[in-house]
Amino acid sequence: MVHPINKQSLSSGKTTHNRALSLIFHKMAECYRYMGTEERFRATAYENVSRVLANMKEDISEHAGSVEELDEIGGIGESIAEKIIEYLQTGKIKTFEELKKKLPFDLLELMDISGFGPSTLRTLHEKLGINNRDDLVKALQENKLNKLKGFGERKLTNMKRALKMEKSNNRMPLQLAEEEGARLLRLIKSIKAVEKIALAGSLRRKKETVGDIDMVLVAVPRNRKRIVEEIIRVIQPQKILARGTTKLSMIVGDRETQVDIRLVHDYEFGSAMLYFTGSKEHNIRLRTIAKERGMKINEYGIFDVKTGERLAGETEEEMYELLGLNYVSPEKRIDAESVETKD
DNA sequence: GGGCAGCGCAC
DNA sequence: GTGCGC
DNA sequence: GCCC
Repeated sequence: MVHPINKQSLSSGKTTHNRALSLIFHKMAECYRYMGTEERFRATAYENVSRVLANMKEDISEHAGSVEELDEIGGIGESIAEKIIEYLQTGKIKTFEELKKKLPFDLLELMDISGFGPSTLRTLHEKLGINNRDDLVKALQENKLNKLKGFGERKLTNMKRALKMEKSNNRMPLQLAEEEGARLLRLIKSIKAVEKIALAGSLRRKKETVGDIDMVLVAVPRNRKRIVEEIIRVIQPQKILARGTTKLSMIVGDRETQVDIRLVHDYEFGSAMLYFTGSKEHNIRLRTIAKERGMKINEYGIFDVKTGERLAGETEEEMYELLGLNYVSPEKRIDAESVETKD
C-alpha cells in the first residue's frame, strides 16, 4: 500500500525542540492541575502552549531570538518565553525540575488516561499511598479501591479498561476510521426513529489519525431512550462508558474504539456539528469572536448575550454567516488562524 | 485586573 | 454537589 | 499562566 506523505514526518528533523518542549509543558500542566483548582488556569495556559508547539511547523528556535519575539506567538507570554529560552540554552527548565521534586511525579502520567483527573489521583495518593502506575494496577487487583468514596463499580471498570488500553496507542489511521465510521452509520441509520446522523470530530476533519469516532444524531426527545437502546442492540459495544438521553459513549469492536454519540434536536444540528467537529482551537476562536459581537456560541446554537434570544444553529453555514465569517470546511478547521473575517 | 465554557453523566 | 470528559 |  502506498502511504501519503506525512507533513509531520517531513519536518520532524527540524522540530525536535518543539516536541521536547511540548512534552515538558504538558507535564507542567499536569503538575499544576494536580496542585488544585486555584492553579487550573495556569495549567490550561501550559497545556495551550504545549499544543501550539506540537502544531508548529517550524522549529521554535527560529523564533527564540528574544523573549519579545516569542511573545508574539499566540499562547506564549513573557514567563513561558523565558522558559523556552532557558531550555534552549541549558536543556532544562528549573521550575519544572522543582515541580518534579515536590510532587508524586510518576503518578501524574496517569492523568493522560481517561477517567483519571487530579482529584482522583490525589485521593489515590493520599488514602492508599499510590505513587505510580504499578502501584495502582496492584491496588486494583487487590480490590483496595472499592472502599473509597466516589469509586463506584462503573468507574472502576472504566479505569481498568483505560489502564489496559493506554499502553497501545489507540489512534487509528484515517482510512480505517472512515471504514468503521461508515459501518456504524449504516447500522444506526437502520433505526427507524433516527431522523439524521452524521460523523463529526477529527474523522470529519479528516485528520491523519483519529482517536475516537464522534457522531451527531437528530431525534425528538420522546424517541431518544428507545434509540439509545436500539443503538446498543445493533452495535453491541464491548463497554458502555456513559448512557443518557442526550449522550451515549461506548467502546466498540476489536480495536476498542471509543464512539461518542450526541442526540440533538433538528434545529440544533448545525451548532452540534460545528461544536463536535472542532478542532478545539477553532471552537475557542469562534467563541471569542461571538463574544466580541455580543453573542454566545455553544452546541445548542448562537445566542444574543443580552436578550438570550437564539439567533441561529440549524446549519453551520448560517452560523459562520451570522458571525461575519467565511465558511470553513471541516478539513480546514485546524487552528485559530483558520477562522477568517469576511471583508 | 478580570475572564478563562459550561453541560451531561457517574457518583 | 463534585469530578470528569468533552 | 495568557489575553484583552
